[in-house]
Amino acid sequence: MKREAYDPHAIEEKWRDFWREKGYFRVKTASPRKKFYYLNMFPYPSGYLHVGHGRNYIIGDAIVRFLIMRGHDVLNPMGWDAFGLPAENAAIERGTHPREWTLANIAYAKDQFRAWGIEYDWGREVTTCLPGYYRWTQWLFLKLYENGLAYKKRADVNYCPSCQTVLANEQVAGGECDRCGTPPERKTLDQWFFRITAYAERLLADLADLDWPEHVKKMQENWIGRSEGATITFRCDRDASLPVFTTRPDTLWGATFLVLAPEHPLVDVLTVPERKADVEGYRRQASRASEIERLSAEREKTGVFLGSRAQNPVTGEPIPIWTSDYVTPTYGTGAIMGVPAHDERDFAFARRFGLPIRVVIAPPEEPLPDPRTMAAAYTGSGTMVSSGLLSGTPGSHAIERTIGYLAEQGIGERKVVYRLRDWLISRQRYWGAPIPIVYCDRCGVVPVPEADLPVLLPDVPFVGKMGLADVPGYADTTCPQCGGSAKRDTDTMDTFVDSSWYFLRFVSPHEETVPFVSEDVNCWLPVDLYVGGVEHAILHLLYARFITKALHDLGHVAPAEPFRRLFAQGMVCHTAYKCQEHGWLYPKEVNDGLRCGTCGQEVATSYFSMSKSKKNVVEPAEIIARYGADTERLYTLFMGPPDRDIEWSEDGIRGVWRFLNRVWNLVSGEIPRSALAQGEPDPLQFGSAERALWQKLHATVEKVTEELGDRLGLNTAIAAIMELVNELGVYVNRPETDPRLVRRVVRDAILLLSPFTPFLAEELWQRMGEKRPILDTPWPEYDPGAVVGDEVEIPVQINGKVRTRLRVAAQAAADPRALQKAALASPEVQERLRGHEVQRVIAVPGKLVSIVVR
RNA sequence: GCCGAGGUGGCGAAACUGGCAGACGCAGGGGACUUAAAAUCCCCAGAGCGAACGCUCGUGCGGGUUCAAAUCCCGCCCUCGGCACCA
Repeated sequence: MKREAYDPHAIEEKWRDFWREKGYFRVKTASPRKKFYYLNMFPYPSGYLHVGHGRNYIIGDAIVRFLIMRGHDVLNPMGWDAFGLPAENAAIERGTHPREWTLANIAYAKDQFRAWGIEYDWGREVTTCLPGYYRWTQWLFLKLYENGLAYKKRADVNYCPSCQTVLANEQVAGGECDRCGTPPERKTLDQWFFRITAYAERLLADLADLDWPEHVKKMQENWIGRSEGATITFRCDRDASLPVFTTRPDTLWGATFLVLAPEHPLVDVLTVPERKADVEGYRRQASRASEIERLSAEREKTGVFLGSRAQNPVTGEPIPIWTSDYVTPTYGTGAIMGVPAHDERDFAFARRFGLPIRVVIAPPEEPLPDPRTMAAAYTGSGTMVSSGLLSGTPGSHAIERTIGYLAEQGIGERKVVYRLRDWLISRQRYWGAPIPIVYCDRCGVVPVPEADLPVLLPDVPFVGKMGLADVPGYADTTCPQCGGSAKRDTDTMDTFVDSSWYFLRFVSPHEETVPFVSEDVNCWLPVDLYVGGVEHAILHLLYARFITKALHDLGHVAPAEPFRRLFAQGMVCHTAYKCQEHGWLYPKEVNDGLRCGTCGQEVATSYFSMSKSKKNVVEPAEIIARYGADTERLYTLFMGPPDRDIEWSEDGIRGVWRFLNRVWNLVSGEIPRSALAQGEPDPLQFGSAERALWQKLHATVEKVTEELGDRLGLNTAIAAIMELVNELGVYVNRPETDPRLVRRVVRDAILLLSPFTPFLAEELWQRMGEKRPILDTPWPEYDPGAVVGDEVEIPVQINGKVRTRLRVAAQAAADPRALQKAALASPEVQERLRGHEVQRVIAVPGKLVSIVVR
């Protein structure tokens, strides 16, 4: 009989709309009993999604299909992070409007999801650039403003000259704009900030209870950067007093100078007239220096003496006050005490300018190091010396005792400082949510009343790099308080504000009077599993946590954390080619995989995560055309653990294609036979082959259930299914088979496969004669007793080496004494033991026997 | 410099709690089918020695604990990621 070949295209087209029409992915109840909020980080709609993007959503779709079959009420929404610079840049390039470009991309991406067989509760779709969404982003701004968590201040900020906008601290990576790589300039501007620093301690402390990857937690920890120490106040000339922050108050006796950041407000006060010219010159120079130059630790220290002095509060000694750009204006108090003997940077500064170096911490019973030749001694475990009353205090108590002493004397106090800065959210660009603030000459800063939201983004032709300040008439308005003429704020909000609360909107996306219904949020949140790229470890995930905490404090949501479990999936990498002369090349522009098609030069080959700029993306449409969506899905999940980066390979995908063909042929071949089978298999009638297959079935169900439900080792889940299919393939070729067993194994194998390859599974399921679609069918159960089987293989080690294996009844294997007896009685073991004295026997139930002999 | 993740066959990887290292797959070799090729099916496959039953070595390197170590401890090396003149 000629068998129908596996034809993914016909099958996939047949089922594509079926799941949506049946509504399997819609939330069916207002009061879920077994709720599961599954969330993928929503995409930025920038052109098409490539197979690397696909990985994120394929992982999610597999998990969600599994959860549905397990009877969970799953909230599984999708939306679009649709404001921001990339859309503007693309619109400029194409001479279109960011909105047109964005909406077209969204439509295309939705088709891609459909082609992949990835389904969502599309009735909850959220698009951040539409007024129905961003009015509530504006509402969020107003709530923060009302409660002192949004404020405007004149500050030195990072300004990207290429993007023509300011950037948040988090968006300057390694001294470069993280969008375009241009080093930002420092500008002093009036800008809006969110007071995330008020949450520094809680953002840090609450990490402990989150089920997140350790490295992501550490990244946030580093970013928040908590330091414990003390502020110490120095009395200075001209009646000034100057607080400094230090983590090493115990070294105060060794402080021989003070340094202020050039931007410090007291620099003017403390500069004597005859030093004024020098100091002014230095400050100008420092303000011009780029962030990169200033941050470079290798650069030689620079600075100037202000001319005035302070008094060391414990030694009474007058010490000089300097300014230097190695002191950061926004950290601590923007001023430090210089302790050259015990701080590397202060040491370098002291050497450069000939300032005294005084050792005040030393190892007990050893001569003090020579201050002229030492490099700063970092002796946290030394003993305090030359420190007045506290001399002799051991290092272990030095900081504590010094802080106590300083507090007593009224000189200083304990202090915790954070590296985290407030979040700068103003952007001087068009494509964002307008800041809902009005400036009135009479009333000052006036928030737009909630009832007047949204402040609409003006619908004007997009003419390239522009902000709302460039839109004629936009700023002109009337004051909501006095009705007089007033001006609107012409900045828009950082797109990370849009994405800092979207997971709340998904719960009640259509509400027109509130951003979300609190009871519903409290019912669905926190997100049970949040899956996305690790590139958001700091920015998005920190902002979203902050906003959730703020809304919690303001009484809008009950949970204080948005994402209970986070899973950071790895990137998909692919070969990229670069010609010295012609830059990045598409694979088809490279001859024989090594020469540039244009100039013939040898090209550099390397692996990078897929990106359009490196011309190494693989389009799902190509893969689906060749193999179908199921093959792409299965390959994406099979090629490695989901949290690790993987290399896309054309060869690898063929292996998966072969496997699906085997499944198709095997199942199709068994359909006529198994159709005759009535009822469930009866283990009492099994022979040994049946028992082995039965055990394999149960072990596989257990394994796949565990991986999909908890461990997320989807690659090994698939490997387990392959093993089961392989064993089934061997079994069905036996002369005698149990049709009821075959039917059961085929049935369960299809169900196990269905989260990974939903099209093929649904089709085979129907051909098996099953009437209920898969998503209405419960996930297969396994019997823990059957997983063990009735006979196990037990390796026997002699002096640590495996010498033989025994087949032992499961019952005997579970009992250490019986197991030991069986091992010692075995002829192979007896043979090995001849002439040796048995010293010890260790029998591990169900695992192995280890015999030690002499 | 500080913090984190990782290093296992030719390749992607597996080994979950210290218990048979290399499951599953790719690439490779051999065979069957075929006029031939593709596809498919069967067999082999960590390295070394051996005709063979087998034996020895083997999870980045060096030590250690243990009957037993990829897994635990100590000391290093390398790769990737985060932070970094943050006092």
